[in-house]
Amino acid sequence: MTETTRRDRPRADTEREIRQQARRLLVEQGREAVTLRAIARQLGITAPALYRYYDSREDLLRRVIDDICLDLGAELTADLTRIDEHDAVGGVLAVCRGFRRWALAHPQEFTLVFASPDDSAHCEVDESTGKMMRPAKDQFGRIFLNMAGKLLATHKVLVPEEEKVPADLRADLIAFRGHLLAQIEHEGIELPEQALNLSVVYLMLQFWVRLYGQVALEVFGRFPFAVANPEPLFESMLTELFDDIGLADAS
Amino acid sequence: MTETTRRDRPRADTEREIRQQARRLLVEQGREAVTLRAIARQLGITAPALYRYYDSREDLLRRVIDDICLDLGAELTADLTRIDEHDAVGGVLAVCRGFRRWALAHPQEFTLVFASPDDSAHCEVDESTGKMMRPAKDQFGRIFLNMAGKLLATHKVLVPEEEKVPADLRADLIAFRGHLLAQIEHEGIELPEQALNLSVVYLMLQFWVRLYGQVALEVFGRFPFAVANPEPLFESMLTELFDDIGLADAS
DNA sequence: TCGTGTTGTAAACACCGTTAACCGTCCCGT
DNA sequence: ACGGGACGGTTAACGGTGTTTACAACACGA
Repeated sequence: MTETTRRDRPRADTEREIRQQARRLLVEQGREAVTLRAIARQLGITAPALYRYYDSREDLLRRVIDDICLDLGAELTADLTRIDEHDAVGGVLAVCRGFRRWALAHPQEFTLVFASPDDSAHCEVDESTGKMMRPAKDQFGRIFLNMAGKLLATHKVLVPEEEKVPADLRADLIAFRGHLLAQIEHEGIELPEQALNLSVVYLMLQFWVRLYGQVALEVFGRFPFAVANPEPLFESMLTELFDDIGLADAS
Repeated sequence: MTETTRRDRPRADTEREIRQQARRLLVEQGREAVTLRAIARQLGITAPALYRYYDSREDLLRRVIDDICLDLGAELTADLTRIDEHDAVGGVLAVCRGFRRWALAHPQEFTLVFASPDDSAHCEVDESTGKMMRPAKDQFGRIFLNMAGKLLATHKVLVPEEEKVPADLRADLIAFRGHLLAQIEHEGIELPEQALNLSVVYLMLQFWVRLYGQVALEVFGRFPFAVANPEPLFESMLTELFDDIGLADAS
């Protein structure tokens, strides 16, 4: 009976189980129910013991958020394995649909990650010694943008009028393009430099706005009227988005 | 010294002050800080006294949400007084910009009203005796749709291809159109029946998706990259939306 | 064997929502 | 004039919360 007590198992295992139970409570009973004592109860320990692993409830919640992001990323990646490697359009479609499916299936988690007041979340401030820095976060962004990059590498998209992008945004867009190019190259995807001109980057931004808006409205039930079956609405938006960039939705 | 104690003042005044202080806490310290005891402290009374006015904290929060909606409505209406009565385009623009300005200035309130998991919010179930029924809620929807209606009554919009609207949505759109027509007529606006065909209703839905998506992303800081100055992005979206329906943005 | 670090505990503090019992102060009907 | 509600407040209490403190058990290396 090697009955491994908690003391034996590596610390990381316990940390993981804590976050796991926290998430279970979040999903099943909402954010308010994620209580240190409730978590501890699930693990068969007492609340103060959790402070051996996390600085505070806030800290724990942040790590849970990171877990959620990783899970979302894993789910979308799994979806992509069912898509033909070279079907870039299908890949982007799968990512978009996967995002919606995930959000509807995990409203609490979606709210926590994608619809919580900016808790100064983007703390990537490192400074070589600064302990802050929580990446993950944009797992969805990474995967979505990767697929978009692959799509751009293999299809010629309908670039909108060159000078439609607002001048004040050029600096931001250029910086973002740099980020994108680095990441896409790091992923081993060939991308002709000019395929990612500012108009295209700008288009991707608008794509994200519509995708996010649609999904969030659906999760929160804030459409201006009761939509009996929101799926056609979503699909219609997708085909429209692809029409806009001159690609047929080979659904 | 007629020093009016709380007992004298009409009950409604106290109720209002309670919600007012609750909102102050919400704005200044976030949702979690909206505590019955904290509210009572501000009023110089004790927490259980609040139960004379509201059934529970949840109940109080719901009324606060209604207040927020009314305030948003009032603010937008005030914006509209500064617009020429007959400038429908300007009116819609003002409402959109006002919505964004309000959301950025009141992130906590925006989150509570527009980005909280569907707490079975749309309880308009009346049934002639049922006590449920909390209107307000869609103050923004009402004003926005009114302006849109006025715009449709005075301008000929570029109707997209008739049959682009997904078939499964027709029933919902028809019902919504009925709702819109009734409300617009109730507002005393003449609207030629066919000016509000299904394509137009569908367009308004997409308009809302993009407006909401953009504003929510900005409030939550969830754009895929750091946007130094989001305002041009918003304005660009607005002009694009108006371009799409064939109206010049007479900004 | 003797620290020493790790991981748990119990006790306590301050705060929370909510309920119960109580207590004046008005006002209204008899 | 007097009794009795309704009203609007109080205090006390229950069980819950995050968090800190002090303490106990165990593991392990010097």
